[in-house]
Amino acid sequence: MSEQRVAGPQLSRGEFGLLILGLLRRREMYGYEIVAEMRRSTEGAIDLPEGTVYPALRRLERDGLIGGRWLEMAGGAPRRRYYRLTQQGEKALALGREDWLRFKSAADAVLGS
Amino acid sequence: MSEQRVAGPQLSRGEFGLLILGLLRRREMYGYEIVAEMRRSTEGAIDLPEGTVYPALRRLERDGLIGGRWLEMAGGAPRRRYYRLTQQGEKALALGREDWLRFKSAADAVLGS
DNA sequence: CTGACTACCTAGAGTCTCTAGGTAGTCGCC
DNA sequence: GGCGACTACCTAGAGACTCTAGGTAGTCAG
Repeated sequence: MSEQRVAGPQLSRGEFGLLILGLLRRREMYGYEIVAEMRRSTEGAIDLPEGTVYPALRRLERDGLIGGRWLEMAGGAPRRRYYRLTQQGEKALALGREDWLRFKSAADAVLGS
Repeated sequence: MSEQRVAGPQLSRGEFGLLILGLLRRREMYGYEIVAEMRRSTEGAIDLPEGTVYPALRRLERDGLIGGRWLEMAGGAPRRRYYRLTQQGEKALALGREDWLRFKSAADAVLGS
């Protein structure tokens, strides 16, 4: 059983997948909400288009890091697919955070910030 | 005259290009040296393969952010191509650092670190 | 009935990273 | 003499991700 990471060891790709896991760590959310919440909680610094988020959610679900379920909304409002972290997702988030901390200080060292 | 960034506004791609600019901010360096110096100054946290670095150097040079020159070495040692920041490269580095700082606190907020 | 909003989705283009090589020379060692 | 290790450069191609630019379908306000 190998460690399951969201991004490569360098954290260069699939970075946003990790951020999505980070948002989901507190509560179940649906795609459209994730877009808005990412923008809100980063004060606009990270503003992912839907075309980035929906495919990322599918990858995360395919890889077993999140699980989704459909919820029909009352009043004819569009249905939502709510996602939550799986156990594997929580592990991946923990590993991803370690990677992030390592990468962060490495990049700070190189950039001199 | 538009701002020239190394990565997109989200800093997800071309991230390593920015780090290369960061290394070059102090002195001229050649590709093979950049690989070693990146590993050294990040204590192994960022260890880019040559197949990543050489194409990145070509892109940076193509985009006018760095300039290269060949230096023949004495004693039949392999010649080196030394790169240094251009003025545009310095601007791009400054912008990239701002992006990095913004991204860093945004990601920290989302990851709760 | 038009625009704005919620909520989902996809195809395809463009990029970037990495693997897995290759070239060519020097040097130390057995 | 031959072998491996090292310096230094390079590329092709696979794979992965992000984003643009749409599309569907419904509600609601004016």
